[in-house]
Amino acid sequence: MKITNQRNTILKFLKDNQNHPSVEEIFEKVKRTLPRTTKATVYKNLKTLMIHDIIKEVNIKGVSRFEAKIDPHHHIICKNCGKIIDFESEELRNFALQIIGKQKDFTIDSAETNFFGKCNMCDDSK
Amino acid sequence: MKITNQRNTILKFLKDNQNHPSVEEIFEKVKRTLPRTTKATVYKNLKTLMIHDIIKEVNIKGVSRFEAKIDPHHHIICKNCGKIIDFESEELRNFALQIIGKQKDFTIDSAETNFFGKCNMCDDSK
DNA sequence: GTACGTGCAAATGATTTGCGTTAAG
DNA sequence: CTTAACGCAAATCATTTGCACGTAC
Repeated sequence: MKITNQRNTILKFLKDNQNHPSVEEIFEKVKRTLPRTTKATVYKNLKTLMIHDIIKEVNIKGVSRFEAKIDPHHHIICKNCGKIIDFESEELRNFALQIIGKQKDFTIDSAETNFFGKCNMCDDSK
Repeated sequence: MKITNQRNTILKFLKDNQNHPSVEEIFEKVKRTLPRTTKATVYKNLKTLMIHDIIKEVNIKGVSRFEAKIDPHHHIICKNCGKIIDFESEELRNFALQIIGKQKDFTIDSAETNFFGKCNMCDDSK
């Protein structure tokens, strides 16, 4: 895999942002430094980076969002606005894997928990 | 919300199938009994049923799939073919909610774990 | 120098919308 | 009767593709 400016910019952006940006947001960011960049290039790069297991896609409320692949972690998702933040807990992951144990139809190698609720911005009671 | 043949067929299909069918699969099923049905109708119904919290959408490898909303549960997903099966564990859910505790930026009300691996069909080592 | 990446435009595929007609309550 | 749902075609939106040209290595 070659290291190009476009590719580097995308990856750096994802590493600096725990925001799980959408394709649109990534595209806007890259264009700021490399104005001739097109969405097709962004899509191609995201795909390549995913194939090489460097980034990961998460789908929130029908929108594709991306994160630089760091240690396994969980997500807290706002059911209203789609905001998503990371939550680390190896303990939870181990508990999940232990509780599921051996499955006759599946060989399981990872577990991730999604927490759903409302962020403070969307929570009317606050 | 009116009860129509199309709507009923979709809902019954989802209740009878733990397969998490895609829009295409649901459409094919409905057409068998009600041949004039179009995809637009299927989409409209899926949206309506979701708004009324009767069904739920899950996105697997970029494909929208649907399930009749039953008790909260977890998913086991094949990273290769996208096959998905349900896994019940109130214990896991409670553990997750307990471990996350109070969050300053979020009011959390549910937790669901996704397990990833390979199903027997896709697992070469079997 | 060669293969991979980029930029562009066109193609595809999924989902939505508008609107006249039909059917549920 | 009245309003929501249906069926159809057209529109929109996200994502992919093909290809000529550029650039990393």
